[in-house]
Amino acid sequence: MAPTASTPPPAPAPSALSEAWNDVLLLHARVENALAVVLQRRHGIGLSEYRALGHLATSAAGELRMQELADKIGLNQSSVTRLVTRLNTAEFTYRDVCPDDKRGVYTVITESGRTRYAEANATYEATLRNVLEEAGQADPRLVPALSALGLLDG
Amino acid sequence: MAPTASTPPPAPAPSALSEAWNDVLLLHARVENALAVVLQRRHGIGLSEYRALGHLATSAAGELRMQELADKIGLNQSSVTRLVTRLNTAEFTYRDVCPDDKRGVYTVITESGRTRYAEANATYEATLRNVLEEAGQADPRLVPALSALGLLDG
DNA sequence: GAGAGAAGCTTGCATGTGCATGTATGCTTT
DNA sequence: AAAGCATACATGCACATGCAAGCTTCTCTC
Repeated sequence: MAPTASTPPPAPAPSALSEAWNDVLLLHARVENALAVVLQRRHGIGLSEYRALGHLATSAAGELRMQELADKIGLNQSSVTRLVTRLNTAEFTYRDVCPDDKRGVYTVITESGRTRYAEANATYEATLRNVLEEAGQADPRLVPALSALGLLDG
Repeated sequence: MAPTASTPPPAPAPSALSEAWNDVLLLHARVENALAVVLQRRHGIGLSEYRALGHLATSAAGELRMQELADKIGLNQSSVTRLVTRLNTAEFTYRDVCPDDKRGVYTVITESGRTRYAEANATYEATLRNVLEEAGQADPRLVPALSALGLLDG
């Protein structure tokens, strides 16, 4: 019989799928938080700023259109507009109109932006490596998946 | 020689580690967005609400303390306070003080909360399965990792 | 070539989140 | 038992993000 009428039985445990995704979520949250903290403290930029600079710096001409950035970062187009506004204010980028399509806007990275990215990049890579390493040690179940993704030092 | 003096050379390509993590980020963004959209449209609740209800519904007594919820969901403690406020407003939960520690606050799930969770759970599981399946097909590189995590249909 | 609709970006608004702080309760030391 | 510190949660504030609407420019059809 049920233990007590006052407490309904707990719902059945979530599926293995849900639990596995939950693990991904917790890993994601931990890693992203660690990266955000260290980038902000040591280089004064946020994660989205860092990633935008990264895509710009490694693109052929040092410039990308709004929608391209949005796709690469996984953000909304409107969010990218504000993000680029912040980067412009910090003099890491500037806007340039597309010559052949006047609706388009190129965001171009400046020398200052390249420098800041290069500095932050070292911190980012090191932190990412460390946090993933720690995560693998804290929860060995993650190791095979992390390896499969190429996320553990090889 | 350099193509043109006006465009500095692009930064070296990011490390394999960074690129791998970027893939995780894009996967995360796509899946979470899909889940959020479908939960909101079909059940009128957000992702965090759904997850909080899930942890509450499957806990032994249908109740958890603030910090416990925060840990399980991966949110800030203050964020959980607002989250629970929303759940209370919707009558999915109510607050109950901890008898032995009057600082503590239990969030208790109601019958209504259990019902809503059960409904949403079916949608959530199905969507998660589909989106991951699609992701694996769109980018076969992910398949080994998804399998290692137990994220692909058995 | 003129009008209709699509594409690309920006802006107004609402919201969820984090950080820092405030408040109440518990614990420990003397 | 009083004081001082720690713990647990709530609140003020700032901000990044998404959605919907608006504006400009391009494109296609007639």
